[in-house]
Amino acid sequence: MDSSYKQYEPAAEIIKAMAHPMRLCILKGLSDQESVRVSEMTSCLSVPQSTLSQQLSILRRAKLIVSEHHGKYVEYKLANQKIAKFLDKLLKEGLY
Amino acid sequence: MDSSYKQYEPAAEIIKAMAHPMRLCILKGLSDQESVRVSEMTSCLSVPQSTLSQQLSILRRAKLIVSEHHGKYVEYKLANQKIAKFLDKLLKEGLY
DNA sequence: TCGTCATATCGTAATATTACGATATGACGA
DNA sequence: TCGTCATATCGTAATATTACGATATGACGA
Repeated sequence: MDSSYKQYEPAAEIIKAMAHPMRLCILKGLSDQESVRVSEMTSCLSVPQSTLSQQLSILRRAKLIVSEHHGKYVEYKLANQKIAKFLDKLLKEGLY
Repeated sequence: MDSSYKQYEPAAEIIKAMAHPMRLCILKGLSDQESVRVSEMTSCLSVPQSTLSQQLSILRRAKLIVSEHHGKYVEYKLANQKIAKFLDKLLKEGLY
């Protein structure tokens, strides 16, 4: 146990960015599919576009996902494969 | 990408319970030490006792830790070893 | 150049989390 | 039985997050 828990701030920030069912769902989708358009996400996640966009921005800010602009579309993918593995551990294996 | 992200609620609850630097610190301590008394935690985490106790209750509610009563002391440990592994992945390897 | 489509950002109300002092509970030794 | 120590719970102010409509931006085809 450390004298200061402040050192765990960065890890907590990352975890916090994942700590929402919709954001986990987005991440899971990206771990299954390499790259997904925002418009595709909108259609299967039935939430207002602005809500989705806000969640994407939280994941972006945490550097869990990155965007690619293709004309008028934007595609997102996971920032790296460690994130996919981590997600798998959480979602498939579970923690209990 | 799933039509409903509600199915990720349970996983999100677990992640949310870990999403705080002090709680990560507590979990890390327990992954290094098998079992720790609340009084020990209080002394090295310089926060009010009630604050620590509240954080412990969040971790308990998420079933990440379990308590054992020994006379007037309470000891906590991780609910299982998967949690230690998961934590290691996050804290040692990192996600980037 | 315009209208439209895809996406991001702004503003904000509702709700949840955090932090912590005050109080409750329950075990122990005198 | 009492006082004390260890821990949990309560109450609550301050702050952060969530959800979403309204608005902005920027690419494209006509």
